[in-house]
Amino acid sequence: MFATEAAVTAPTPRQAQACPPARSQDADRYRLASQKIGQTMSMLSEDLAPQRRVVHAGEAIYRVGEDFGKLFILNSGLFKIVNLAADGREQVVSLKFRGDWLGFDGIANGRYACDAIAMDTGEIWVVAYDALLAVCARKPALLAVVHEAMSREIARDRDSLMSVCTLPADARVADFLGYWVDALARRGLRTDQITLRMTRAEIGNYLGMTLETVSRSLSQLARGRLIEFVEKGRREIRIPRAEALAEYVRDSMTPAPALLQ
Amino acid sequence: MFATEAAVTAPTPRQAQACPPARSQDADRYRLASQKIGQTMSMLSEDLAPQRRVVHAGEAIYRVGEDFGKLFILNSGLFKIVNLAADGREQVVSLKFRGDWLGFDGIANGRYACDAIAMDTGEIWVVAYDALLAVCARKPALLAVVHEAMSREIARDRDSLMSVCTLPADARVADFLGYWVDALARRGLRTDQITLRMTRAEIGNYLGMTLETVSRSLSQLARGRLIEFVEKGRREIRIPRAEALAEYVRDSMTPAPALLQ
DNA sequence: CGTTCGATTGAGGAAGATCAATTAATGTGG
DNA sequence: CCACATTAATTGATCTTCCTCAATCGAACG
Repeated sequence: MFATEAAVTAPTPRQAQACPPARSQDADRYRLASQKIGQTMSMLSEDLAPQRRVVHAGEAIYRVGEDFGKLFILNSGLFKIVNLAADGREQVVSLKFRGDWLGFDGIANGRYACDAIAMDTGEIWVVAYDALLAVCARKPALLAVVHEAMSREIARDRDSLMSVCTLPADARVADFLGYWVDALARRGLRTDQITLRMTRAEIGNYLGMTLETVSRSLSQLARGRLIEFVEKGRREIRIPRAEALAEYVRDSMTPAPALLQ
Repeated sequence: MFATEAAVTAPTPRQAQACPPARSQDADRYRLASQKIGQTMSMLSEDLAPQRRVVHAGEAIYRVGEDFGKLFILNSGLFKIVNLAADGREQVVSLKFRGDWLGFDGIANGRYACDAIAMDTGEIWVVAYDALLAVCARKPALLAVVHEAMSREIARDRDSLMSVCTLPADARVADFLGYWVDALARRGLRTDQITLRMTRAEIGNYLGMTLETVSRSLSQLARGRLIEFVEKGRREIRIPRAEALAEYVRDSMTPAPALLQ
C-alpha cells in the first residue's frame, strides 16, 4: 500500500487496526509533519546555502548516465523519477514533493540511474555531494536529515511495489490518490481538492496499467462518490473523504488473499 | 528491468547497445565487484568489530514496528524483506545477498517498516546505528560505504518496480533469474547453476503473479532451453547462457513476442 | 507407508489490454 | 475571435493474459 507510514507507528503493528484513528489525531500528525518539513528546509537553507534554481515543466535536472556529483532538494513543484531500460522501456518509479531529495540513486555507481523531470514550475536547491558531506561532518543533525530522506525513499519505493503487486486496478488508483492526498497533507496543503499534474498515461505508467484503465477506474470511483471531477478539465479532483479511499482499498481485499507460508 | 547497473555504465546511456559486451569484459566487471565486496566486508569487520550472529531459515532479525536501533550486514545466506499492510497483505519487496545491508528502512520513523527473514542458514553482522555513525565521523570511507549501500538499494527497488510494471509474466521470471545470476556473479559465485531458495509462491509474490504462473513460466523457459531443471527437486536450475535470459526479456518487448511456444 | 507440502498441468473465467470511435480541452494561425 | 489542428480523456467492443479452481504427481518426513 502506498501510505503505510501511519501503520508503522501503530501500537499493534502485526494486527490490522479495527477502526481508523480519530480525525483530530490525523490533523495533529499532519501538522507536526508539515512543521518538521518547514524546519528542515530552513536548516538546509542556513547550513548549506544551496544554489537555488527555478525549473519548468518538462525540464530534467539530471538524466540517466550523467556523472553524479550533486543532490537536489525540492522546495516547490513536483517531479517524476523515470527509469529507463536499455530496450527503451520507460517507467515512472517515483514522485517527488516539497522537501524530498533527488539524486541519491547516483551515489552507488557515480552516475545517475534515472531521469528526474519537473512536472511543474518549481524551485530546487542544488548541493554538491562533497560539500554536503563536509558540512555533515561538523553537523550531525544534517547527516541525520540526509539518512532519514534516504530511508524514507526506500520505504516508499517498497510501498509502491506492494501496491502494484497486490491491488486490482481500481484499488490501485484509489491508493494512488490516497498517497497523493497524504503527501499534500504532510506538507500542510489543502487535500479536499487536488490537481493531478499528470496525464492518464503517466498515472497508468506509474501504476502499471493502461491509460484506459486509469480512466475507467477514475470514472468508477466518481460513480461511487469517492471522488468528484471539478469543472472542466478532468485533472482537478475533489475528494470529500480521504479516509474513504483507504477504506476502498481495504474492501477490495475482502476475500482474504493467500498469505505467504 | 532488474539488472540495469551495467546499462548505467554504458558509454551511450540513452541508446540501446547494439550488441552485448564481450564475455571477458563481463568477467572482469564481476571479478572487480566480487573483490570490492570482499574488501568492504574486511573493512567493516575491522572498523566496526560487529557482533556476529548465525541465523536459520525462517528466523526474523527484525519485524515491522520494532524500535529501530541496529543495522545488519549480511555475510552469508539469503534474506527476504517482507512488507506488511494493515489489512494483512504480505509482499516480498526485496532479496538480500552477501554484502547487502538490512534495516535502513527503520531510520526514517524510528521503527522498522518491514520484516527481514532468513531463507537459509547464514551469518549477519549486527551494528548499532549510533555506534556506526560515531565510527563514520572518524572514517569517511565507512560513511561512503553506507551511502553506497543505501543508494544501491534505492536503485534496485526501482528496477523491481519497473520489471513488475512493464514485463509480461514469462519475461518477468526470466528477468528475475537474470537478476539472481547477476547477484551471484557479483559475489564470485558460480552462475551456471543456481538454487532458488524460494517456493514458487514466494517467487510469485515477489514478482506480482500467482505460483501457477511462475511454474508455467519456468516450464516455458525450460522448453525454450533457456533453463534446465537439475535432477529431482525443481529448485535447482541450470542456466546454460545467462545472456540468453536478458535477450529473452528484450525480445518480449519487440513487436513480435512469439519467439518460442 | 501414509501424510504433507510443493510443483505441475489443465479447464474455465475474469480482469485488464488492445483496438477503435467519440468527445472534450488546448493551442495556433488567420 | 473563430475555424482548425492537436492532444487528452472517455467509453465501448473484443481479445489476451493471467487468475482461479481443481486434479495429479513427486519429494520429503515422521
